[in-house]
Amino acid sequence: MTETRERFIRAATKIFAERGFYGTSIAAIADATPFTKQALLHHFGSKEKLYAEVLKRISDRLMGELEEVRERFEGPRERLEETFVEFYRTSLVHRDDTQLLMRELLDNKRRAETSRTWYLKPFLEILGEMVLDDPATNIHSRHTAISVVYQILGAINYFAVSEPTLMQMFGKKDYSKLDACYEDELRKLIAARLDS
Amino acid sequence: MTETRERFIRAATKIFAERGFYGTSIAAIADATPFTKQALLHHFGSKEKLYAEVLKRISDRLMGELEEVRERFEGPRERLEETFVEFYRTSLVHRDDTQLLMRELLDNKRRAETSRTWYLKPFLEILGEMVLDDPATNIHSRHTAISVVYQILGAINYFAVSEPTLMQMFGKKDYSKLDACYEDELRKLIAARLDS
DNA sequence: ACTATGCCTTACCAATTGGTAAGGCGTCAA
DNA sequence: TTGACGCCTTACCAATTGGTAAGGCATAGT
Repeated sequence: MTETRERFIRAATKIFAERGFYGTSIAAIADATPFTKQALLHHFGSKEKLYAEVLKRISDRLMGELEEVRERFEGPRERLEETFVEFYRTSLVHRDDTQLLMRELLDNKRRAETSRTWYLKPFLEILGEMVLDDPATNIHSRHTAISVVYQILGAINYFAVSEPTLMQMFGKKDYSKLDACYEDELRKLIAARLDS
Repeated sequence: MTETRERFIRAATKIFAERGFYGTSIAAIADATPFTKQALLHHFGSKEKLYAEVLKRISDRLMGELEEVRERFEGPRERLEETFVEFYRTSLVHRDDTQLLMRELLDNKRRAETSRTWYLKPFLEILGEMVLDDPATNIHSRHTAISVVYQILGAINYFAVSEPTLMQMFGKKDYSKLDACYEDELRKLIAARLDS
């Protein structure tokens, strides 16, 4: 049944996000499903392969969303801005995924051969092109465009990943104030940065 | 000898940064020094306490640097901008520390009770105050100020932590182009965002 | 000379790690 | 009826995990 695989992947995504690849045991993943550790190994072969599937799911979703926003908006600037905002929104909805990707970034040095972070490359390149295609900016070199994209993605992901910390630090009430205004502030950041 | 402790802390910082708290074994740390695992336990008591010392070291250094920049510059805007840039530079010099703090952010949900991420709170609050004190901005509420600070810190840390990934993705040559322009681009981001 | 203390060692521990081997059970084709 | 195959199980494995116990050795205080 493909349903069993689904459940393993869902559980794995959550736990990998919470504890990282090395901090997660396949037994812990299996315990979060009605099945045994060996059922997991039967379906995926190894922890490494399960992790690869989890990553692939996420990258497929991201690319899909990118494509979808691309179709929905026409003008280069609007398209660019809405893409970032969409990316921000889904980074909050799929917090596990966001967290897992951030961990992947951190683990990348160690897992360089096995991990396939390459989904990020077309992603960055498309966004970079979009910046260069926007005639309203005076950004004209590829690496400058990538820098700008990276700054905005950083502002997005860093915040999305900080929720538990900020919640602890400032309390629920103050955090929700932050949360409520962050999207608007993000729009300001994007506009300001692209116009500079 | 305090020298032995030093060596343990240095090794621990590096390995914790590379593999995260849960992915790091105290045996691996000890193997990176001339001493045994039990010597480590003798000095620090437990893995958790060693980790706490590592974190404290980093937070002390950060607060020290913050103070130092504070003294070196006068005007609120200049002080603010130079603080961020200084923070960016040291995030590159002390990449291990940067990486470890980012992991701490991710692990925070799980390690909520034990971990003391609170060093971040005064840090954020000071930066937030500096934004509010700058008469050139039209940012007047605390949570907006914190949002802006967070955006800039995100742009800084996300990039600093991405070096291995970007290096792999774009190759050494293209990465060094990025690296070379990022500080300037960061200054543009800061200025644009604070003036918006 | 005796003792205490700090630093570090070897020896050991139960629990957990990722993974293999083998088999039970149901379904489906020949 | 037989055999093959997919799904999942229990049983087991060596290696590694964080940590305890106990002792050796030096230096220092008495």
